[in-house]
This record gives sequence, C-alpha cells and structure tokens, in this order.
Amino acid sequence: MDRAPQHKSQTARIGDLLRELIVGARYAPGQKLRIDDLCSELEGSSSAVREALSRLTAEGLVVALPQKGFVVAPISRHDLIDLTEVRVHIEQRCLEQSIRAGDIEWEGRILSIRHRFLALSGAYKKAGSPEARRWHQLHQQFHDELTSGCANRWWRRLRRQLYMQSERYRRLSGPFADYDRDVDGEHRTLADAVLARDVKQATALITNHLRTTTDILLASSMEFSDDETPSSQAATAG
Amino acid sequence: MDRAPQHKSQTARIGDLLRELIVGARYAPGQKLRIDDLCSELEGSSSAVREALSRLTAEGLVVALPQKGFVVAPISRHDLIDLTEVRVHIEQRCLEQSIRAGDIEWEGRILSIRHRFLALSGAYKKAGSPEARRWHQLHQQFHDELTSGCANRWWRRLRRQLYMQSERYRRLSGPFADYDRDVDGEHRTLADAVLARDVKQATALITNHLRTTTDILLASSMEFSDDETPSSQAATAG
DNA sequence: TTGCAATACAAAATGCATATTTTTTGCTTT
DNA sequence: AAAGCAAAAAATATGCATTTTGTATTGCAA
Repeated sequence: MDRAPQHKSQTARIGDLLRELIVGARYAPGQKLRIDDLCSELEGSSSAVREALSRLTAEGLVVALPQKGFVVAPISRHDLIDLTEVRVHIEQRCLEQSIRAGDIEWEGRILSIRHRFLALSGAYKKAGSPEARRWHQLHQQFHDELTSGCANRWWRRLRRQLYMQSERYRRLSGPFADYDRDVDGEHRTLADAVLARDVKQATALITNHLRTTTDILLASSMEFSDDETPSSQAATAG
Repeated sequence: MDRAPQHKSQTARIGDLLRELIVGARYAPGQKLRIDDLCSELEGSSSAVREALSRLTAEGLVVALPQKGFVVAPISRHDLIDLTEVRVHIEQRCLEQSIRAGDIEWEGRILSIRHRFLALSGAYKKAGSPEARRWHQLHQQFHDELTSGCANRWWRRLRRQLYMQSERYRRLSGPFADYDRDVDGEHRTLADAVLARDVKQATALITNHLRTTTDILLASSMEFSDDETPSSQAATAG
C-alpha cells in the first residue's frame, strides 16, 4: 500500500483515538473490546490495536482478561470515591508547588488559557458537538497550565493519570450533571487565587471543585457497576 | 490431563521477566532493547515482546522512541530526587490509612512477613544469588503488607508504581551502597510502630528510611545520565 | 598528496499486516 | 443435564515493507 508518510506511528494514533473514545464515554465501562471490530472501526491491523490496548491497560483505562481479550475498565461508586480522595491530594501538591515556583511565563500562559477557555462558556453542554470537544480540550489545558509550574515531573505525571480517570467519570454522566452550577465562576476564582499566589485559597478551591463534582456524580442517575439493579435486589430479597 | 499448565499468557510471562530484569538492574538505563535479541533471550515471538514492552512503557520502566524502538528508561539525579519526594508523600498516606483501618488479619500478616523477612538478614549483599533474589521478594512483600490495610486502591496502586521505580535505583547501585547501615533495625522499628498503631512515629520512620536511601544513592559512585563525564566537561570547558 | 566532510549505498532493525494455532464459548445431541 | 463438537475469537508466529543507521567512497580544500 502507498500510505502517506505519517510521522505518528499507527500504534500511537490508535492509542490516542482509543483513549479519546474511552475517556469521552463513547465506549461503556465493562464493554468488551473485540480486536476485529476495533481493527475495522479504527482502520488498523490487529498488531497495532493490540499494542495500543496494552498501553491503555497500564494507564488503567482498559482491563486485560487473560485469554479472554480486553474490556473497558469498569466503574464503581467506591472507585470514584477513592479516586477523588487521591486526586484532591495530588492536585493540591501540584498547585502548591506550581504557585511557589511559577515564573512570569507561567503567569502569561495561565492568563492566556483562562481567557480562551472562559470564552467558550457553556459549550460542554452541547454533547458531541465540535464546540463541546474544544471545550473539553481547553478545560484539560486550563488545569494543565495551572499546575505546569510544578517542577516535579512525577507529581505532574500522576496528576495527568488521575485527571484522565476523573474525566471519564465526568463525561460518562453526560453534560447535565452540573446543571445549576457556576462552573465558569469556579474556574475564574481558582485562576485568580493561583495568580495571586494564594496557596491556601487555591488548594481550598480546587478541593471544593473536585469534591463537588464527585458529589454531583454520586447523586446523579449514573449507572455504576456496584449499583444493585431492581432484579438483583429482588433476587436477594426473594 | 496433557494440557500445558501455562495459565499465564506469553505476554504476561515476558512482561514479568522484563520487569524483573529492568528493576533488577540487569539492563542498564538508556540501553537499547532490540526486539530480536529479546526474542531469543526470553524465548518468545516479536509480537509478545513488543506487547510486553508497550505495557512497561506506560509503567515508566521503558521509553518508546517512535520509529527507533525501545530503550530502558534513563535515570538522573533530578528524577531520583523528584521520585523520592512523591514517594515519601504517598507512602505516608498509605501507612497512615493502613494503620487506621488495619484489622487483626492484617496484624497477623505483618508479624508473619516481618519474621520471614528478618530471618534472611543481609542476604541482599550476595548480589545475583538466589538468597538475594528471595530477600528482594520478601522486602517488597514486607512493604506491601505494611500498607495492605489501606482500603484505597488508588493509593496502593500509585505506591506500587513508585516502589518499582525506587527499587530500580536501589538495585542499580549494587548491594554496597548501604554498607554500614542498620537496615534490619530500620525495618523492625518500622513494623513495631505500625503494629503499635503509632501513625506519627511510623510516618516519620518511613520518611527517614526513604530519604536516607536516596541520600546514600546520590552520594554513591552510581553513574547518572545527567552527570557530566570528564570528556563532556572538557568539551564544555574547551 | 593528505585529511576532512558529505553523500550515497547497504545492512539491520522497526513497525505493520497476514496467517496459523490455541483457547473459549455456545449449541446440539444423546 | 452433561458431554462433545463446532464456530468464533484471542494469542502467537512469520513475513514484508519502510525507516534508520553505519560505513565506505568520492569530492573538495588545504
């Protein structure tokens, strides 16, 4: 085949696509990921798909069942609660160090992304639209930049890993979970506190930001793997 | 009857082998990992080797250079310092929660592993020997059990990830780094503090344990990637 | 004439695709 | 209902094409 000279390897391309699909809630938790289906859907060979899946396994987005293939990582209330606790802790450390070490360039990047991000206010509500996609991109970049002053690569690496996990839970709930919530305001005041180098205020705000999101998700109508279905309730009751 | 008792897939087998080889410092940091060599060395096909390498990539033990293959993750003083800071934080959280939530079974497991581990006192000094290998296994299990009471799977997962990274640095230094150090004593008093449910004492001990190790490694004759070699010094000087 | 550099060619290794083997799962038959 | 058989899917092996790297030769300059 005379394929175009892609500087990005097939594996990387498929891996990024799959991550986007899983985090973007296009694939349901626990769903079986059949190699052949993914090959035709993502237009790649089984080697590339398999390799991408292996990498996502170590990221915790995919689970490998020996001799049985791959499934999308399941979700549960318990997992979300655990995840949130750890993430709060790590976001706090990243923010704290970022505020202490951030330079003028860093301040500039925050001002820039805050401006661009808030300009897309509410775009995430149009689920599946290009604007929503752009909003999610900028949201990720916004939180990335806030913590980009943190010089410790391991903190940043773990933060990114946990962000992906949380983001999946958020996207799984649809855009309706935080209906009457001032998301823009939360982000604006957070950026303000960071730029004002107010560590105490910033860590308090990010903590509240994340905890609130989790509380909303837990109270939402989202289906968790550890929820008891009516049938299973009847089964245990009968 | 006559079916091979290999319930472990080839990929998993090769992945575990490779992890052991890299963490055990059998492969040098930055070393190129040629697929063909690994195939004959580990007795597997290129598919399996490639898949195992992909997984280790996400674990941070291997780095993939697009179109150029895989190399063992490089090491540096900076990385070790960052890693240690993060690990201290996370080990503290795990220990704290483990102490608060651990039950009788958990206490039993700690007593058991402490007994078996301390019985192998000093075995790690015989580098490459079966006893040293056993010692490293039990050392890992010892620290695992201390934190096994922590109910939060994400804390435990991150802890394990960072343990592997730190362990590699430790093994790379050889068994001589902590020559006149009372390693047994440190482990014994740590286990005592944990069993006594003394959070403050236990976290202080683990912090000191990890920081001391890192200080010794940084002061040792270990070669880091960010060390200036005589030739590069001469080059920059001239 | 000699030394250095640049380019081109060859060898090797990576990355992708296809084929084969093994395992699992579901269905049929006894 | 249990056991065996068949179909499907996953795991593994092999083969080919593309890219990279090392080396050698040639050309230019001193």
